[in-house]
Amino acid sequence: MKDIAQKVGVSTALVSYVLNNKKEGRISKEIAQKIRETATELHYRTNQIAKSLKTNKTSTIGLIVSDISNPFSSALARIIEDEADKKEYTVIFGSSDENVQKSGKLMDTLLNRQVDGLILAPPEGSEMQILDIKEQDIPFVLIDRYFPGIETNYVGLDNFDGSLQAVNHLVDIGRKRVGLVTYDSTLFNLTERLRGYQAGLSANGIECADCWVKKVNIHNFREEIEQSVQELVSQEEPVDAILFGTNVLASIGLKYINANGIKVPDDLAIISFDETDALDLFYAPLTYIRQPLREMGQAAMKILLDCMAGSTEFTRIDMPSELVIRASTGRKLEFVF
Amino acid sequence: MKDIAQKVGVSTALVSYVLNNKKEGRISKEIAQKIRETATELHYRTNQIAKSLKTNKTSTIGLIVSDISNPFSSALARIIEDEADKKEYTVIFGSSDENVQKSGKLMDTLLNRQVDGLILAPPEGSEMQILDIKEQDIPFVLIDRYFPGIETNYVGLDNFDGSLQAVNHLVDIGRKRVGLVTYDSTLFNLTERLRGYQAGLSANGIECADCWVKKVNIHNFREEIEQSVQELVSQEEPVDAILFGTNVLASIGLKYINANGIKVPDDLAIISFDETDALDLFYAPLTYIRQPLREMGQAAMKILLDCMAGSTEFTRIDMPSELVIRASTGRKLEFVF
DNA sequence: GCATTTTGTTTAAACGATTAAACATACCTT
DNA sequence: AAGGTATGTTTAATCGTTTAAACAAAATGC
Repeated sequence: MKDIAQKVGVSTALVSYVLNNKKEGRISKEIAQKIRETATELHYRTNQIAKSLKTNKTSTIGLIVSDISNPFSSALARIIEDEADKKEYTVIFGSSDENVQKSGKLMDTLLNRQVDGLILAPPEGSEMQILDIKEQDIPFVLIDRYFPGIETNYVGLDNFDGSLQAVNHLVDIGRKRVGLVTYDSTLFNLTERLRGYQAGLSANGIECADCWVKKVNIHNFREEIEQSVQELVSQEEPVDAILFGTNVLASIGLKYINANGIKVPDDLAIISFDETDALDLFYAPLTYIRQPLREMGQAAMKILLDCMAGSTEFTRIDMPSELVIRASTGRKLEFVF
Repeated sequence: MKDIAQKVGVSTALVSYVLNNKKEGRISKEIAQKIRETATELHYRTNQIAKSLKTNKTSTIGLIVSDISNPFSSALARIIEDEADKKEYTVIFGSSDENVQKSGKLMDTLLNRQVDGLILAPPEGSEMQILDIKEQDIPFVLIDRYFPGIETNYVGLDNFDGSLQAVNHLVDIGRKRVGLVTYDSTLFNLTERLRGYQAGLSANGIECADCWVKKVNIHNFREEIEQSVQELVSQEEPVDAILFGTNVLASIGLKYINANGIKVPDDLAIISFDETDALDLFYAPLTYIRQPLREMGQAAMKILLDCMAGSTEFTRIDMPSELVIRASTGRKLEFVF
């Protein structure tokens, strides 16, 4: 700006006013024109850092997901990127790997960078961190994850109902012994899925056997899923259906099922939460509980914008689950392009 | 910092020195201790924006991929995130959607934010933008994409050899009519894949028929892939193998193949570039040309760091392709957990 | 005991923008 | 012509850090 001012022969203040279209009508056309010309001529580029320092606004939001390479996270990231872009925000992201320390460090990094707001999928056990930023009045929205007892902005799925619908459907098609493969976690979205599963069984007069529920370690799931599925199908009275708690669990579980020649849906009906290409390419495309990701991302961004604008209300949204029925629970093969 | 200084009764300069561990040995232990205590007590958080302004370094790198929700991009993003984190860099990202304007706007945004360097997968037709930042001496590395004629840092795959290996393998298993489904694009990585495919055929004494090569529009591929595959298998002399140029093309193509009861590998052998969960769950897990993503991300980051440190050499790396042979080209079903 | 060095701390300018307030000038009024 | 208003531009402080240079006091050397 100094260079432009010098070249045109005016003060930097005037350059700033022109380039930001402020004080319109009070600046002489010719000078404004000249300033703009000189700016392009000199390849002037706003120093957003300096601007941010002065205005106390970075137009940046921070996004923390569990792992950006997971299709659920990356699909969400893409939607948030688009929504942010519409409002001229840029996104800084980080993956927490479901690790409290890492998530804390990431939050610090992002906040040091003065992000205007945060969208978080916090890991199990990060209540303190959430309370911390809440106390500091930092605008943020939780997504997918929620901590009962801490009032915050939140956008997620009606997970209870999702499981309920899934179990009802399985019972409808004649399954009586429904297994669940989920993470061993107290995360709200997961406990709700478990609760919905149990409620679904009991609503149908089925007593849920303990041995039907398999909880795998969230940091070691690859190894444990195979074993879980194996146990479910080979125990004394094997299950005739499995509900997978997430698409990642399902993907890995299906590889085992594939490899061992288990017939879907004849031997075993399958339902999974989330959707992803992988579940479409299975020979019996999976019935799944759809999360309306676009709506969730849009809602999260809208709430965050309100919050950054000073709103102090907390908004909590549980999006409706939708069960998309396909071949893995008996519908004939059918593909949609 | 002002608050800390005031509370401890020293100047802000001293606070800065202590908090940055500068001038070690010249600062009295007691005061240093007190400053640190007060800092935590007041929940002091470095204003990275102010620091960046002063030091002219943001410790931030920009990443532009075509679409963060595509598994190739998000896997790469994750690796780059990890590598960046090791060096205390934060990543700002954006998706270009293979669109030159969007990519240009993104580059501007990131550069205004004073990123220290860029990792780019530039879209077709963005030569000017690349020349621009090259002239401005902005540290950057191209990844996956390359523009012959513009000397830059680059990390990618030996795409030519990848296709070559694929075709050789297909010929080995007795296929003589190999189709290619790729994007209609002049992007270097894609033209190399085409060139390798042609070279492979001619090396095996097969004359490549024009009607074996299908190029789909990069912005409208969903619609065009189905038609392409359909044409390939239903023309007068149908192909007996298809090589897909990317995992996205393969995923969509496979849905069509699945839906139409085409038997893989008996009717049609399939090979795809890239790897992703989706290609594992197909009933005949796909033979694929593996890109060493981790090595690529690490190399890109290393080159970028050198470049940001002032190196003016250009490094170009073509990583070796590895053909991973599985059921879609005849190997018996076999799963690895 | 005086000069010199070492130690510990402060001063003040700078980074590149924004913006309220002050300052000129020109233009209306009556 | 005097006062007021409108127009166009500059002055200067500020955002929260960093850091060279200056400074003061204590320790050391001879």
